[in-house]
Amino acid sequence: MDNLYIPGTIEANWQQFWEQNQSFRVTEDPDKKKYYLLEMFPYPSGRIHMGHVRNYAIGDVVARFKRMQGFNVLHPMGWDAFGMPAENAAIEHGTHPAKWTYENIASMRKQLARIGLSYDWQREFATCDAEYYRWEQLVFLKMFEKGLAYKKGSSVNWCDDCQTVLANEQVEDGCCWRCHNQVKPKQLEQWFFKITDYADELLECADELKGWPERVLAMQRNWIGKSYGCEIEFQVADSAEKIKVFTTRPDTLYGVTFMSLAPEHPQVAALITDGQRAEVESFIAEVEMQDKVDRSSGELEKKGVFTGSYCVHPLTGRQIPVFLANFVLMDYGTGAVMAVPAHDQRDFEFAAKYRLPLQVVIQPEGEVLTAEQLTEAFVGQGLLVNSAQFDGVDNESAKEQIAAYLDDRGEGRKTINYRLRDWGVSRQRYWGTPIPIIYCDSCGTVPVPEKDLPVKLPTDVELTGEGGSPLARHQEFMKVDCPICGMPARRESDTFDTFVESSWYFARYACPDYAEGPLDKQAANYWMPVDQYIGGIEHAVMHLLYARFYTKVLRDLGFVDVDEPFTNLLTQGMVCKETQRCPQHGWLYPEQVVDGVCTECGKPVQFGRTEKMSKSKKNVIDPNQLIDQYGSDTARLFSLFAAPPEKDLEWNEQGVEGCARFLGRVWRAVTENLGLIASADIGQEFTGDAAELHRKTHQTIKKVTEDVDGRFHFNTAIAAVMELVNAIYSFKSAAENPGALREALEVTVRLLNPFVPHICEELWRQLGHQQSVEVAGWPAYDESALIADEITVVVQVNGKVRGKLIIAVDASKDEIEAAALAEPNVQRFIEDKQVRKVIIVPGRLVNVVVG
RNA sequence: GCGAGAGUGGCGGAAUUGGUAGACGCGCUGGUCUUAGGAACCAGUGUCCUUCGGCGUGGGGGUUCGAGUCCCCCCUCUCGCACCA
Repeated sequence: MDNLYIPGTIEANWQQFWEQNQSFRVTEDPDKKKYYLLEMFPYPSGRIHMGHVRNYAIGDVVARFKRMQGFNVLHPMGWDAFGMPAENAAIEHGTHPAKWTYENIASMRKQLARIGLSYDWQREFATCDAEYYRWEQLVFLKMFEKGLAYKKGSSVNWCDDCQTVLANEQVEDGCCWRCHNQVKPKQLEQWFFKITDYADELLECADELKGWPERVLAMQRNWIGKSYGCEIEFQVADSAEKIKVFTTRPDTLYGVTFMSLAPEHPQVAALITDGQRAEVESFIAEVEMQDKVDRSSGELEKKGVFTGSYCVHPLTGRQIPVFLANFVLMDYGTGAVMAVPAHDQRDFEFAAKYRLPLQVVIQPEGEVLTAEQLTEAFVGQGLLVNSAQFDGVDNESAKEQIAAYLDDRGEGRKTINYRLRDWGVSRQRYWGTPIPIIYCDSCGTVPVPEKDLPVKLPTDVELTGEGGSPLARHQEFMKVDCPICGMPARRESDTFDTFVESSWYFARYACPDYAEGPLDKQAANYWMPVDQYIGGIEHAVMHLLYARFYTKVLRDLGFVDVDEPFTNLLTQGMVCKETQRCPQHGWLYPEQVVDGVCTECGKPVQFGRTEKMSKSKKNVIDPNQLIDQYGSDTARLFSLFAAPPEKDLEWNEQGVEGCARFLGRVWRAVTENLGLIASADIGQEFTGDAAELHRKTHQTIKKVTEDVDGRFHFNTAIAAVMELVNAIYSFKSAAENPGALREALEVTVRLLNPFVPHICEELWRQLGHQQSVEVAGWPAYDESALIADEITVVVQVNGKVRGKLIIAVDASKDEIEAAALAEPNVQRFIEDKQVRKVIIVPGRLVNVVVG
């Protein structure tokens, strides 16, 4: 009993072995089938949390499994290294963002190594490496050339105190998150990527992404928000102005009784009449003060103001009043809406408030609707009324007919509208990729020549969090000669949104050291697309949509030949834990609770809901402590066994112990039988319980292979191996049949290797093998070994189980039926009743129908 | 409101095409071995009834020899989007 399972030593030894042998290094090999497996790369915050452990454990199972199956597996790791936390740390602690980031990377790399993940570390890079972002700058220049990157004025969240733009996430209740000053909208020149050019392709390709979860695709479709409709022009009365509206309901055109414009609409100034000026201006000021979030909440009371102007209905010639309304959004459609209060709930509410008339133009078949009887807008299908020559037409056909009619008259046309906006990539931040643009007073906006790339981030900056962008205040960085005329000019001081870096890192892993361009086309085409991408659902829209867009851009610029970056996507659930709260001391860490009472004050603890692990709720498990206590194999096993990957995982200490116990069982099953199986030969005929174990072994190979391969049913795969181990423990004739035992043990080790690689490498060597268990490969099952001589067949009477038969596997239907009817308990239920039918499902059951 | 998904023992979760509901694990109960064990091993564990058996997958209907699984209606929960014209 001197061969104890001590995870710490074993795991350290094998991690060292893998590192020394560069076991997971890969190169392009045209003769081998490639498999590219990628987990979303981490932000180097400095600490690994359980979410990382789960994410990477899931990925590592697939990587090791595919490798054992003989694939050439690319499994890289790197760092999403630009971003705000590094800058905040610099502001708070005076550490330079680069130092902070690279130190965090070093520490996290060590933490990851303890989990035993099979990465090709040769390909590691951080997005803040100049050798990475220089190629991003190059791609930007190409995009600029093609008009895919452009600059325009746009409204942003601005804090006067901090002199900076804030991301939407940094605005709390309409105030700056740092100084609590009220945030104002501000017009700023910003760089944009023309993602809208790709809206249709992004939408169409989404239908082809069979390997993506439906809900992610649904979220992306929703985000792109394609809607078919009609653009209609309304002439302003007594003016040269025309107001353009977008509507999905041209069928309701005859029901228009007023117009609603967004308060920011550019034509507003021209529409205000002198009598209304004071009222309108105070309304606009009021709306401006309102938080953007509030304004689009739907809860907000609908408010508006009459501009004093009227416009002319294009078909009836009636004059209709033009209003400004707080619920009309400038950044959707044209920022102007034709209001049909009888058939749109928002317009209905607005009309009720300002006593505007309703005109019914659609009626459900066989009913008569009047404006007076409506208590809400009628939004259903029906036939047109009060619509001139279109009366009686069903409203769906009327959409087409009225659009065509408008088109003929030159007053409107069918059009398609998207919710998707171009991607604003400018950030007034230091810790990001500098945008390679130079502004010259005589030459204008000049791209940095390719030979001058990279535009490096200066390292000697002072970060105070105040006074605007640190780059803008850095004289040496800003001063530059115009590449065209040579006169003094200045650099763009904004940096890219960090989502730009994460939009192509996966392709760069194919050729991380390539020095001639962003991508070595041959390598990129060999590895891309990513066969399996794994990450959190929180990236369903932003990152995953940007990455799809950017890949198409890279394709159109000739850098790679793929249309889509990720063939299959797995969105893993969160790691959750019960929260614990002391009435006196608030949230408590697990170690602050003993026997259900607070260790501080002895008061009973209130147990809260299970929630995502977070520092603020103190319901966290530190992966390092967990690995110290149980080893990383146990940590991996539990995070894979306790729930399917897509579901949230509830952390539970007893479950972890169960997993540790199982690994102990596996360890002993192998080490305690080494003498017995030392000279055993696997390839022999088995009888009795040896045949049963042999069958169970092969059934388990089949089950685990099917569960892991593409289905990610790791929990049931592990359960199947547990059953096999249970069968090994129940195996009685090991002394007479050591071959069956040896086979079962070796298969157990090989099947478990992707999940718990350290213990498996160790046991594989103890079983007498000279090479890594990965070299041994994934076991194949013998089809003929799956079949038993005798099988159990359930006998039902009228669908209820009444007995079981053990019968030869090749028994004929007649034999099965005769045996079923002869079964004593079955006979009891048949008794005097008449047998009407006997249904036989081969290999499964017999149902005797009596009545 | 729209979209996606879920509801199964005390708990986490099984059940590829309709075919033994509750695999596997946790917990619990009893036992073996131990000076001892929160170790290891063995047995039991949906529920009701003493047995035969009845009842059981959110609720109600339906299809079927047979429904957790398919169809219709309803309830609850989670997530995403949301005044999108």
